[in-house]
Amino acid sequence: MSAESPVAVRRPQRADARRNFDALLAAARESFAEQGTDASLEDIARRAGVGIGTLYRNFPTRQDLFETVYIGEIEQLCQTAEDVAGLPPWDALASWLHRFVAYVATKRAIYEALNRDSAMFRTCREEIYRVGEPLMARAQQAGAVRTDVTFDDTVRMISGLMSAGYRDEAQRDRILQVALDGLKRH
Amino acid sequence: MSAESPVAVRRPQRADARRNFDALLAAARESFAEQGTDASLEDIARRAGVGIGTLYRNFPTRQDLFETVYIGEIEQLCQTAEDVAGLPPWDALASWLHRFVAYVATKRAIYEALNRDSAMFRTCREEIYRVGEPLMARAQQAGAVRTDVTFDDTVRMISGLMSAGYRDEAQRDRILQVALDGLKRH
DNA sequence: ACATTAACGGAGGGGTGCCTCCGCTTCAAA
DNA sequence: TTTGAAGCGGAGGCACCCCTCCGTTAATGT
Repeated sequence: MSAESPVAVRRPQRADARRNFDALLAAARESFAEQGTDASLEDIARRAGVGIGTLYRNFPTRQDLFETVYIGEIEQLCQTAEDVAGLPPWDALASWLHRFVAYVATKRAIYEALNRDSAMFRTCREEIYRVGEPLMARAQQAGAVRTDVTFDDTVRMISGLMSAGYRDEAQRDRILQVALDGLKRH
Repeated sequence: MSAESPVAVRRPQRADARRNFDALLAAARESFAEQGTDASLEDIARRAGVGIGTLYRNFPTRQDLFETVYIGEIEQLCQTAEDVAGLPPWDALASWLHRFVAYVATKRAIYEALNRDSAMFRTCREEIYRVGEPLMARAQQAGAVRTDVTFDDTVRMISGLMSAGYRDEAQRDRILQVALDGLKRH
């Protein structure tokens, strides 16, 4: 991800400060995952074992903190696209979408991010599209996927599916399977 | 819906009190639709043009208020099942699901209700299943719908799809179409 | 070892929401 | 009209969260 956030959030120089920075990031990652974008900042500081002041020094706004966490998550997600590069067109797409689901299912905040409007969210969405869209295009050109849906349709469909609650993993997979079958060209 | 909520929430006797009761219900309906289950009760009272005390007198807990609104909404939704009774198996199911989507898409709270756990939510879910499940069973028996998915799978899939954001109605319909195609027996 | 200064953290002010309580208002039965 | 009581509504106590400020602490370079 090459985009820089407008406010420079940088890892501090001093060792203790770096520890706190990392602890905050880890705590924020957990909190955002569990409670979504609205997680309490004071709670995050508590979890990290630092004062609220330290949180604000490192991340002046909620957005700064969220972006720093979020960019890392997205980078990780996008890298999984490389893993499927060698597969046949349909398998590559399906496999990446499966990972997408498994990965995002536990992170409410990411789901929200896909549907929210802001400069950074847009950037990250673009990043996901940059790695995902070629997979879809390839599958469509190979005649494996219907051509009356866009990649955007697919992502929204999947992200919607992810946000629902499931009885268990098996059900989630079953539903995803149905959706993917719908995507196929018949 | 025959289930009674545990706490008796009753429309008051006095004319002015009845006016307030109805205003509260209308305000709550709007607020829950717009903001979900967490809508501010003080805001609801404000919208209704009554004091917060009046809200609490009529609905001692948030749950009481929400249930009263919600039961009405669900009843309305379930009635649409009658409208499709005469259609062929697949059309009946697809058509009901379409209505389900259109109806619930604007009501965040209902979506949440489908995935939350509580006595009343369970009751309402059962009610939806009571009218929806036969539609699905009929379509499956007619060989129109794959038999490796349950009605529960379908509802969760659809409710997930609904919760996502869409560029426009056309996209929503396109995605729903894909999901329904996946449901079909091929 | 020491001085410098980055970094800490939490008290506190402002805001919002939840819910209770009780003095005042207004309905409606007599 | 009178009057008892049902109903009203908002002040106020509590809890939580946001964010700032500044006196204190401790890491680092010499």
